[in-house]
Amino acid sequence: MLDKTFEPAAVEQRRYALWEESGAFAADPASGKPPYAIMMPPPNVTGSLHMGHALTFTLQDVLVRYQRMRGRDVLWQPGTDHAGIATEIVVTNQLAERQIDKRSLGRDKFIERVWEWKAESGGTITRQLRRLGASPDWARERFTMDPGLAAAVRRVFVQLYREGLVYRDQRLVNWDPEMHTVISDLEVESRETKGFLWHIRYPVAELPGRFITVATTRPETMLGDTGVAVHPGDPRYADLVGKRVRLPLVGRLIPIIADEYADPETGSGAVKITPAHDFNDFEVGRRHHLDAVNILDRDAHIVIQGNRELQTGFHNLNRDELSWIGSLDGADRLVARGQIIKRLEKLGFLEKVEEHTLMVPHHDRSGVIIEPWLTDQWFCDARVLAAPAITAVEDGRTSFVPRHWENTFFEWLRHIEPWCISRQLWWGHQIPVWYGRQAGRTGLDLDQPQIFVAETEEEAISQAEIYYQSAVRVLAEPPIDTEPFQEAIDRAARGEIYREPIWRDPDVLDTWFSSALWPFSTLGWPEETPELARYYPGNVLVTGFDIIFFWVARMMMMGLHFMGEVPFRTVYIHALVRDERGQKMSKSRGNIIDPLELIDRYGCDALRFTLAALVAPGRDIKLAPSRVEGYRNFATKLWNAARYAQLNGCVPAAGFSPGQCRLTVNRWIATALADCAAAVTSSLDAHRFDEAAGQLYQFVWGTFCDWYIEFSKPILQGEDAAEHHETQATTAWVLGQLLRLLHPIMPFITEELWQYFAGEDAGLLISASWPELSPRKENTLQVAIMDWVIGVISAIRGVRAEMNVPPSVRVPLILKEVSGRADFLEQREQIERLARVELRDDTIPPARGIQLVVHGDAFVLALDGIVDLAREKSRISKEISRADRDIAKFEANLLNKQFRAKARSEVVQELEQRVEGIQRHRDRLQAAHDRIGAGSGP
RNA sequence: GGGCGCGUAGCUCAGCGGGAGAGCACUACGUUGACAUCGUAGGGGUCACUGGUUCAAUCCCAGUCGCGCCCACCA
Repeated sequence: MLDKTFEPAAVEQRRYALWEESGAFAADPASGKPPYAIMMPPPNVTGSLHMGHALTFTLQDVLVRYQRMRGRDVLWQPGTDHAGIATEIVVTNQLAERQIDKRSLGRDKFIERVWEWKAESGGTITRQLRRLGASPDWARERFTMDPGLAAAVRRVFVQLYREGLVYRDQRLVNWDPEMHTVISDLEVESRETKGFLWHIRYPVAELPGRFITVATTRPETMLGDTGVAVHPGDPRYADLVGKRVRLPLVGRLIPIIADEYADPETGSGAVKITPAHDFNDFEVGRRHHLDAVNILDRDAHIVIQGNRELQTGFHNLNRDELSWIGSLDGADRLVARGQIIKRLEKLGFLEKVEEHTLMVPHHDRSGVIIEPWLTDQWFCDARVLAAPAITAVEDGRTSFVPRHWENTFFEWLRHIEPWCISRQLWWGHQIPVWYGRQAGRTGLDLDQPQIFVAETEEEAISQAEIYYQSAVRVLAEPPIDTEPFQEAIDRAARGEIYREPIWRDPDVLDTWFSSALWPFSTLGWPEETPELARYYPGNVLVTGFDIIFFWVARMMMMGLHFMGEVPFRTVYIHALVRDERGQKMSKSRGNIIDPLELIDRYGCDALRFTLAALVAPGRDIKLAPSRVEGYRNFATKLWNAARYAQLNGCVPAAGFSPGQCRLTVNRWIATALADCAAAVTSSLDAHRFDEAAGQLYQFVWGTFCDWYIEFSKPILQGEDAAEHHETQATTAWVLGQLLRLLHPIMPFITEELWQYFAGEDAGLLISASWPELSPRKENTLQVAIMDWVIGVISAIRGVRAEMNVPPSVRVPLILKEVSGRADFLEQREQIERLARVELRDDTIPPARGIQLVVHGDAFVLALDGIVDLAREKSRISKEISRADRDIAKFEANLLNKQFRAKARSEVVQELEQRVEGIQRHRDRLQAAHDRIGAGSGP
């Protein structure tokens, strides 16, 4: 017997365990069923479940459960991501809380700590996924740092290097001066900041007394200026091009150049060029062969001492100037900024200061202000890899849902910049590159070392041994202090040792480098496994738009390059989950809704149904907890409907088919269910989760509970045994079908109820088959009758309420006229019961009550004095005659031979369609008119 | 500066060329043997604005205003 109320917590735990034990989640490559694969976007291994996860994994689970029921061999590939920077920050902060400094701890010890933290917290997210009801193939769970996946990463790196698509380059990069690492363009977040625009006068060296004014928001970068640019067509400065400026404070003479980059409209029209600390200036510098003077160290502190490039103008400085600039050495760039401004002002070089809001680049994870900095890094030639990815989406091998995201995808890929893939971190895939001294050089050149790229250390050693024609040893650390290294070389030269030292690149790869391989690395690549052959490419990727660039684009690039085929056919992009008021959820706003709390409060099914119902394409979800409560009530409703069925002995009958039913209500509900099933199926096929949820909600509550159950009551309590049995069986059958249709969205409650309504289809619901019901055309009469009955009952209820007739009063319903469709009145008892009326025909005089006039399949209710139908009727008449005029006009056109001869066929076709449209409209009007016509005389 | 999306009931949102809808909230009535986490009925909208296309526009097109997001840039 079912409990009086549904208790989600107990049911969820019990049911999930049963599913997992049953093996229902497992993919079965040998099954012979058509495969269906979804790669789970791997959550951060040390993370915990948030609303975004709840949404994305619910949708994936809906698809996966649906496809399993449709007989596919489903692989939902689970796993977690090592999330390099995010995890490194977490562990570093944990250590800091215990007064342990990451750097003094050392690399090996630190990595050990991260693994410990992973062991400790790594199960959290997967446990929480289980609470959400997610059903991936847990036996195949992967982690991006598993040995197999690490090997795939090295293989990809080495191959791309050999193809010239991965290379080392000196470029300006985004540098985080606190974490001491480079980050990619995508990890930079511009934040609006209030600042100042300082206008500085630079004296022209050749023309004493003449100045050129430049403006800057970062005045400290002037130490690295190596030019001033003006627009070639700017008449104000035409005579200055080719002259030089004597850089204040620094003494360096730098050229005034003409470059289109300088915008005459902006500021003074002259712009200082700092190639080592600004991305645009870097390009300008390259075009004009300007030096790049680096003024910052890795802490973003000013470097004066020993900075040869910077000191090139120092011979122009007097002692006072020299000592002042020397005092800047080691200052943080923001501190130096203030000092430089003060100094410029004092010396009269500061023309003016304006308040100015500007976008300042920050590291999206650490929040630190990013400095453009010149270093050697590893890059991936994304431009080459992007081309096939663009083509694949253009020709539809992969398509996005909703479609418009393809524009975003194209836009980014078409303007893609080299992808900086090295990171100065410890947690991640260490780059498989070893360095050594260049042959023929006696000393060490750290800037231009010999490079050995190999998948393993043994391979790297053997490459190096061939190169040096000597034994090689691997240093534990890169030679930061060059002396021991030099000594080793000297000793080798003296013949005392016979080993060339090499050392491994200490950097790790961008986390997204390994994520990009996820669709094939998890399936065993580079081995040619059966799984790889079967489940690549996957059917659909479900993810948020925020990682189209980070992840989707890169999977496309890598998948096409290494597998020769797209990684997935469809990319389903869903929006963000925001709070009730549309604000992004964040800790600082304090508006985070915890999905687990909602599950505790309302049950997992309610949360899942809510998310599915709200995920309208192309729109963010604003999640109001009241909505979850509403769908919790829906679960309760379903539960109570099932209880009703059970209390009335509705059990599945062997061999039952709704086609055998004799009662109109039973045939009607079977047809309505079939229509619902067809609609839900096509919605899910189109990834319209909101429609599927809406159709089910409407059917369960609005059709099955509100009407069918009410209709069934007198039958189930009646005397006729055959009708009784038929209705019991139908009720159980409908519930059985409904549970299947609801299962992908509400797996727990449906599984719990399934045991009572499974019929011959015993076993777990998760393994049951999807209802394949074609909408029945043959029950049109039954459907028409019941629609009519429902309409009559609703209308009577409306009149009663309007007239304030108490529910307890049985009102006489006077049958005024019945023409055409007496068969509709077979349901007269249902009408009497549900509308609380007593049906009498007009031979019994002269009762006052509600009059029911039946005319064809239309009806009308009339009550003395309350319905003024005449006016409505004439309004509709006018509209009908207007439609008639239109139709006549178009049809005349169509019949006109000359018109046909002149107009092209599509014009004719369009006109015909138009006529058809108006005709339909007219028919509707006519029906309404007839309804009124039948009852015009109350 | 480039691009995308959105303005429909008090709130959250569907709909998208011919009837303006759902859930929540609100009002009235109601405990009839599944369900008060409920039932029945009801109020509430110039579908942002202005033009255009059309026999017909909330829906298509153009523009305006407002909101949000992404990319680039701001010397």
